[in-house]
Amino acid sequence: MFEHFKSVLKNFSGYDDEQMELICSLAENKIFKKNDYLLTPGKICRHMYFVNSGCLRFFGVNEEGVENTRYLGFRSKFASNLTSFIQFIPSEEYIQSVVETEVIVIGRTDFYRVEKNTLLGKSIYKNILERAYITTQKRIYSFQGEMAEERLTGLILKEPEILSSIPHKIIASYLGITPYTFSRLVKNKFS
Amino acid sequence: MFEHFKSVLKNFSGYDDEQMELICSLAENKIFKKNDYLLTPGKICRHMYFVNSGCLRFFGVNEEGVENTRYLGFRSKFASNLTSFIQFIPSEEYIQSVVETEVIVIGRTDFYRVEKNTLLGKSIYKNILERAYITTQKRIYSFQGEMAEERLTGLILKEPEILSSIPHKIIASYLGITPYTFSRLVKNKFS
DNA sequence: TCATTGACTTGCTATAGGGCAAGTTTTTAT
DNA sequence: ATAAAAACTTGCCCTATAGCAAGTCAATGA
Repeated sequence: MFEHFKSVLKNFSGYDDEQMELICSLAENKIFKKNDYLLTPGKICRHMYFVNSGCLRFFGVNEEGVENTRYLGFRSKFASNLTSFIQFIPSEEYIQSVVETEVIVIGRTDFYRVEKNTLLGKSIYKNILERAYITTQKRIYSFQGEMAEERLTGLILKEPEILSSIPHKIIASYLGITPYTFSRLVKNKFS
Repeated sequence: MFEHFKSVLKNFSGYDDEQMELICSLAENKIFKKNDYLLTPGKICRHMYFVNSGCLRFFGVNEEGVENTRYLGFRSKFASNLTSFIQFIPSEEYIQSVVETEVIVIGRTDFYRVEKNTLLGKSIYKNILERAYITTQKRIYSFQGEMAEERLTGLILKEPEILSSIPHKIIASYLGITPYTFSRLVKNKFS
């Protein structure tokens, strides 16, 4: 259940057994089936997730009905709609399980109480924000400076199993290209 | 000197006069001429800046020598290469003043000491990370879901003076388009 | 102040990627 | 197991943007 979660927490600065147990007592293990919605637009994101297995997908839908995948959270990743979670405002995006996905969940109120009252909590929150920032920075670099092919190469490097583990149209959407272009890209360069 | 900086800090949670004075005692007021470098690749970013006036530009240069502008920091913005600053690793990018720019600077060691020891410091750091995240998130959305023209419209909305205050090739680079395309865009849609 | 350099424009052509349509294959639900 | 619905492919053509070249205009330094 919590083993993997705990083993990740042990690497945080300010780690402390007692504080970890407190966090785990507030957290919950949950399994989502493929395509379950964890969050929908208009709702405030009141949960922090930690992915044990599977994959969570964050996406928005624009006026034309096009889905834009913002983030893919695989094993060991923390995942939450931080904009909504932090500012306590309605989310503009969906969180959905791409495949059957096992997560550790902690509610927003509990999360911030732990953040306020424990060093480990502060450390976790700081780490989540830092990583979120660095991840999105890298993502901007790739959009700004790379062609679609390079972005895909980089993604495969980070998630070697991605081509066989999640639908291609989701990868395409994450890369900011159409499924048509994606299909051609894979055909020409990755098969 | 520090008036504007102080007035911004007053809005932070955990605000406290004494802690603010401590921070200001560690901070320094500095003016950079147009095109001065505040940071170059290979150096660790050891400063947190707060822009009083002018504009700081963050950019990287890729293998082909193309400059990619990552961030433009105008008045009231905190600015630092967070990836380098946080992880204490060499920067991959430049920070440069686009025009004459007045900043408040605080050194990394002092900054983290304040962050560790004062609530206001924690609050500032948390706020910087949160805003950095939200800013970059929005930037990804605009790259992923918008055409160049929409990105420019959005930027002008946020910085109405931008077209007349900084070189167009820098705006183009920030938007991820060539100066040619930028020139045509402005001609057709914004003049 | 003049010469030089950099900034901006614009015609032309090239290319990455978009998007429809119509297929094939795979998945899913009954 | 089978029908229906998704997912994926691919031919064709289209559009946004790239990028060169050659020009004009503006800023800057000796």
